[in-house]
Amino acid sequence: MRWEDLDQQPCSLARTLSVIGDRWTLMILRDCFLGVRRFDGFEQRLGITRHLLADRLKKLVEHGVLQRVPYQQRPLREEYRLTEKGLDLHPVLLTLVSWGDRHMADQRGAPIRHVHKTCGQVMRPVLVCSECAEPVGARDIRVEVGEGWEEGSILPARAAD
Amino acid sequence: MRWEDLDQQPCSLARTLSVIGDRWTLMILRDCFLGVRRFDGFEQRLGITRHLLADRLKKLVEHGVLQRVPYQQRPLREEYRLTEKGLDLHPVLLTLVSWGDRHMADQRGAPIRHVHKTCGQVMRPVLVCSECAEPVGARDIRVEVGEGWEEGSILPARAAD
DNA sequence: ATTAGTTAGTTCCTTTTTGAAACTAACTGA
DNA sequence: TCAGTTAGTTTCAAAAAGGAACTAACTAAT
Repeated sequence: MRWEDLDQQPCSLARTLSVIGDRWTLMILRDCFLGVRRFDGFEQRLGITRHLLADRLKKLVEHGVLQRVPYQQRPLREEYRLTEKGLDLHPVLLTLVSWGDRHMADQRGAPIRHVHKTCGQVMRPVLVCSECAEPVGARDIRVEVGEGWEEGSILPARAAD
Repeated sequence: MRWEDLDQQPCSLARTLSVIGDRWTLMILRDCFLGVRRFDGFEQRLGITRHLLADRLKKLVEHGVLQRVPYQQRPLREEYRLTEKGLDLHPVLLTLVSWGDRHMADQRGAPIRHVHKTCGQVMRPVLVCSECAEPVGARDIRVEVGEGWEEGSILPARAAD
């Protein structure tokens, strides 16, 4: 099965990955959140080839995660900025980084700290339930079929656990 | 730059992606969280080639995200189970799915619902600050250099914002 | 005792995607 | 006019993915 087919599945993970499920794409987005906006900004910081960078930026624009905004005329130059859809990826990046801080850091600890501007503290992200505000762990959640599910499609594997 | 070099960077995102920054890997992990444990379980549900599946499972075991547990002798058969390190990836999957539900769902809505066993409600994940418990958005966070940062390395792009 | 079925892979070969480096276009500023 | 900047595209070899068949080590049925 190819990726073009997989993102047709009624699965929000597959659909999300069809947009950002690529290492370079996520590294580009990391830099977007750090304020990088220009083609050669990304190139220099990431060491990605221009070829792939152009391709990934194009796809992110096509998917509405980034938008091109002119910052000068003559010659026309455009920079890449996160859209609202793109800004909504922040929790994804934050949880990925948080996992890396916990499980992949060397003895020196996390390379980067996140400071919550509102309370001024160094924070890590905690996932809570939108309804009861309690922290949720892997074992606290049961999966159910929703409206967008298609009869005969693959998910989920077990009815309950 | 190649991936082998990139994951040497003092960046928790790059390090995390060196383990799970692959579409198939994340789809495999989705199935792990849904209770799939055996080679051909993954194969049938994902439509991945056996070749890649074997490779990705091996890497996940090497990185300690999955472990092989024998479920029968003669012939020896082993299944793949999430370790604690693997279970800690649940927030990552949950935020990815949540973004897909919001931005990639078709008119019918989300294919899958998550029920919080503790409170019994259909929930979506909300990311809050570990210190003050307030929800955090992309614009509420400032990045600072931490202990594991290396002088001369690339991140972060801007001192403050 | 064969024969078919199960499970978990590996091998082989073709197609696609990357990576590295050079080249292009449309300017500016000295 | 000549070097520099910015944002790409082109070219081509090398690596990775996709597809299908093959292997190994059994069990269960005929």
